[in-house]
Amino acid sequence: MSLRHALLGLLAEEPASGYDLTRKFERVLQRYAWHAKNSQIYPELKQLAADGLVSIIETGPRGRQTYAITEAGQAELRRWMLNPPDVFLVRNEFVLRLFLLTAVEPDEARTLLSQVAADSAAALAELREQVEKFDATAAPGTTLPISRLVAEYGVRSFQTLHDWAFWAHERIGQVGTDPHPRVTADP
Amino acid sequence: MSLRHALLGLLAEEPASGYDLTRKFERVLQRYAWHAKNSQIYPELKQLAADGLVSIIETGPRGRQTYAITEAGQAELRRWMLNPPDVFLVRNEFVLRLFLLTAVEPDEARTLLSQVAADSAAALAELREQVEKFDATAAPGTTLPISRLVAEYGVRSFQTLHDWAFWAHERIGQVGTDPHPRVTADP
DNA sequence: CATTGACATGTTAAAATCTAGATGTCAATG
DNA sequence: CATTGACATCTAGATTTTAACATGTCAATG
Repeated sequence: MSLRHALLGLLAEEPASGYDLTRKFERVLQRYAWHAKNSQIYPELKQLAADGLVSIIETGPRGRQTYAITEAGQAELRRWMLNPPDVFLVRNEFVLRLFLLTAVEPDEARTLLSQVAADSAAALAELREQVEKFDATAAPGTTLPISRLVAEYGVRSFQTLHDWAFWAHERIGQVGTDPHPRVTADP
Repeated sequence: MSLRHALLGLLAEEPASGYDLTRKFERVLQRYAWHAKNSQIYPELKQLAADGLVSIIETGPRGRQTYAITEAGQAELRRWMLNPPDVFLVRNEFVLRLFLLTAVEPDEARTLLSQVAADSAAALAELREQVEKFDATAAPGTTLPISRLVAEYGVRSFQTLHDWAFWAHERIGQVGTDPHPRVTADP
């Protein structure tokens, strides 16, 4: 049950309402790390509050309830972070589809790979834009915040995916379809 | 419910028993693409059989039941493969922990990153060994099978993870701990 | 001032998944 | 020939997750 710790982790950064957290999941976490719907988030917040790991620190308009992590919550989050499992079990439908690519005709596989190359290029461009915006405003020579390090991992991952899709596309079947233009790394 | 399609995909490659499928999940799928326990696999196989997407083609010793995909199953698998979702939702506890790295002290984060670098180096070495063994036996100049393409994705992903962990480790806090030796790409 | 859309929190029933077993077969080993 | 370990299937109960709704508030817009 990683959802608890995902919520604790987000609340450790700053207090937030169920609505805020739902939007964070939708905007960033869900594409890279974890996904959860509001129908799961709200009950889990209540449970966390019942367990004393978070508490409501403010109630605002429209019934808004702002949660903050408690000291017990901090301790639990730390405990979890410092005790990773031996093997991480993965559920990634994208990679699953890669593994099952033999189930379609080579031509179709080529089409799918071409789509992967295009999608990853788009994701890469978007992430890179965010990163560059950040780097422009950040003071030079300063230590990078962890969020910037994580973003770097995203950029590198998408670049790898893109390169691979391009490479695999060229190797999979016959010629004919023209691939999407390849995106290269920044200088 | 991707489990159905994971099973269909594996059975499309070759007939197998629930036991065979469970082992395939344990040995390869679970680390990269999807994980499922036998307590989920056996009922799902029954359901697939009830739906006419697979059928028992052989019963062997120790009650072994070998399943094969049916034509209806092939059609369903193809339909699924050719209709990917707009966005892939991800559940990856490893990446989640990366996102939450701010929750621990810089020194602890460095230790964790160091561990990531070591683990990814090990995984990379293992995968590379398999790939090299395959490449040595494969006829040169032949078209690569899709499984080789997927393995290549694995190799590149782990190399990226390793490089990043090394890079992030150097940037995260102060000096002191000596990192694991860095693994570089093959020539 | 009516409408719209973002804000905001929930519930319920069904489906998927996990934990933790139970049960039995067969081949190889000492 | 007793033991061990891999082979092999299966279930029950609890937990997690999803899909699909249900309800209401407030700010901005025309």
